[in-house]
Amino acid sequence: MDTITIKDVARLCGVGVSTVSRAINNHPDINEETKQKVLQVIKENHYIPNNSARNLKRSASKTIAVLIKGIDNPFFSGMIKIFEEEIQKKKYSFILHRVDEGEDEVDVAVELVKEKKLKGIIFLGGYFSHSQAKLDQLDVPFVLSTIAITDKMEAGKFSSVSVDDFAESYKMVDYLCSLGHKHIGILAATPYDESIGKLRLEGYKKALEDNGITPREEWCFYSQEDIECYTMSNGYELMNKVMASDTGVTAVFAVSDSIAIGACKAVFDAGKSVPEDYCVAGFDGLDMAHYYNPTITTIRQPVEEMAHATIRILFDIIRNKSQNQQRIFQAQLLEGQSTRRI
Amino acid sequence: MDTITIKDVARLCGVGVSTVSRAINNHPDINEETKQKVLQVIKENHYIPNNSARNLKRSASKTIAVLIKGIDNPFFSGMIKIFEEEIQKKKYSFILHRVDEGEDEVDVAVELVKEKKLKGIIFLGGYFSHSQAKLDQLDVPFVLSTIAITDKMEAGKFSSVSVDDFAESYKMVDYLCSLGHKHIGILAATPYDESIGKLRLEGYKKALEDNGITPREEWCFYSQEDIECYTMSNGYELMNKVMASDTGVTAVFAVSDSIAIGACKAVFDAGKSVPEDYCVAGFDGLDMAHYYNPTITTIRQPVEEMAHATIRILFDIIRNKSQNQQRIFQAQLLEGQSTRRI
DNA sequence: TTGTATGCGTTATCAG
DNA sequence: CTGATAACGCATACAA
Repeated sequence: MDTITIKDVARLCGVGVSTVSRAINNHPDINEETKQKVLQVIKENHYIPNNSARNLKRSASKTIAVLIKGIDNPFFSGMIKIFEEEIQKKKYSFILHRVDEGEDEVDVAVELVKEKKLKGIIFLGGYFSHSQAKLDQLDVPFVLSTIAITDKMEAGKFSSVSVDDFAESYKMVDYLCSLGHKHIGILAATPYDESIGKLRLEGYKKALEDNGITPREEWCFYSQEDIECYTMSNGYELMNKVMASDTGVTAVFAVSDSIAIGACKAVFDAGKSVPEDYCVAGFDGLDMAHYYNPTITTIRQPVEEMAHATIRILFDIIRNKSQNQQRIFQAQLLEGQSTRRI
Repeated sequence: MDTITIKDVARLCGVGVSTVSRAINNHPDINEETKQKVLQVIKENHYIPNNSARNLKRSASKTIAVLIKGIDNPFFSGMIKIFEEEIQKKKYSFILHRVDEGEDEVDVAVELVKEKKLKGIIFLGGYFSHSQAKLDQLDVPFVLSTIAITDKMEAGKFSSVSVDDFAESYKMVDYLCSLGHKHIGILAATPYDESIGKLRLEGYKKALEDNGITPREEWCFYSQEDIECYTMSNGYELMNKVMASDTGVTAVFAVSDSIAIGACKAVFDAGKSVPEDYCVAGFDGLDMAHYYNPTITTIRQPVEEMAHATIRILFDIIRNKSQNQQRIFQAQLLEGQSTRRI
């Protein structure tokens, strides 16, 4: 009584299990009348097919999984919505699977492929640094979306959609220079970061150099290793260090909008103002940056386009219409009220 | 070659499948030596057990699922982290499952219970309005966490953790009254909301009445039905309507912090200021409210405590240590800079 | 300590 | 159109 199976339904209907199965799965070769009867019985008894059994038996399913590290990143929510829409539009189903900070995303993916007979995978966010051997375990198409890619990986062996973190950082810092700032700090990730944090830091340094400014280590305010880096509270702490220092920075480039917002708050709490006392720039283009007061000058990643491109590439590969491709998107510098000319 | 199964491993090792199974599942009755050998072969060949088959075979598993509606709600992220920690601490595993806006969470739950042989479920957020009959389909312990409960459901038949949305709203609006405001608007959910939106609206009205103010329909700024309600952009729109009206409101109570922030922004963009021209109060106690400029006066739900309580109740039921319980938490009014005495 | 055989709930392949 | 029946990959009772 507890758990009702397809056999029970069959018995209740006085038909064979295969007939029930046909009814469930909308097979054409079944009498409409018997089908309705079966469906009726199913409804009455709240029969629910066991997915494990289905997945086990099925050789393939039309489902795409999105694996995401750090599910609470507001940056992703817009993309996820688009993924969902697009995937549904293609008559595929969609699984969102969160991968823990400590987990290996590829392992999780391989497992999921087996369990759910996936058709494709989207890796969203985080860092990605896997050997080719590891990646080869994945025998389904996948694309890395908004993920920093290390040079460990061979181009052509995978697909990706991203912005050029180095170039976009450069763009922002170059802009700050163009506003007349000579002492520009950076609210950075940890010194050991090997991912976007590093790329954004390097873009910052290069932009300074190209503007005839020698980057100084004292301008680099790094996050501690033991805390979450891309948070408002971290931005708050870092900016307090900036203000406590005598580095004379007039502008700071925060490597994310959350950090930038925390930084602004620190300035206000110190009784100073943005952009008069300190200019603050962010990165990502979150809604929040736009609604903050002052609006945050930031680099807006074209999340919608990137999400669409991710899907397009994935399905192109699934349908064998194309090889792997790496798409780099152009981001946009949004001038907000948090920066000014000096 | 493509997909390697337990049989392949067995053959490769020259042992039986049950031995391999024992090695995988850490059974005691296996020779340490053979176990190591098997594990070795498994590693070399990247064998990964098929979860569908395992779930199908297993009669029970130690796993808890958290079903969440609207996964991008920043309000939840802190709770999820705690769920994860606590569940791991109990040696259970943890599945986070997003349920689509259109889906029926109970159906999803029932399906998941069968598929994964769940031990318990946490429903997080959203509205909850299911008949007892529906709930009876769920034969595992569950608790509704931060969910508005309708009176359709019989107390004692389920567990829940929440705040009293009515009372807390009342608290906030009463506070606004105490600051001397006589014309207080509300940025509300849709007029048809039957959930927290309604409760918060009612708390608002009651507080006005108790302060000798007759609620006016023109003070109620409702969200449109076709847009997401608890967003900054909605708050922005609603506040613009407030300012365009000649209702003379001096303070608005936004039914969420996101709405409140959008509202503040609208005020700024209109060249006015908060709290001088308009006072704005929120609800939820997001980090964001604290980092905003000005800080938002809000009702802070004790999310950490609530998350812990959720877990405790769930496990108490699982372990038969207690019956269903409904816990109502006290929230805290945080006075920010977005409100003032007039 | 180990291997064999059975069944978990489905779907797919066959004959009817 | 329908109904047996054989897999799917694994865990386990039972036999060895």
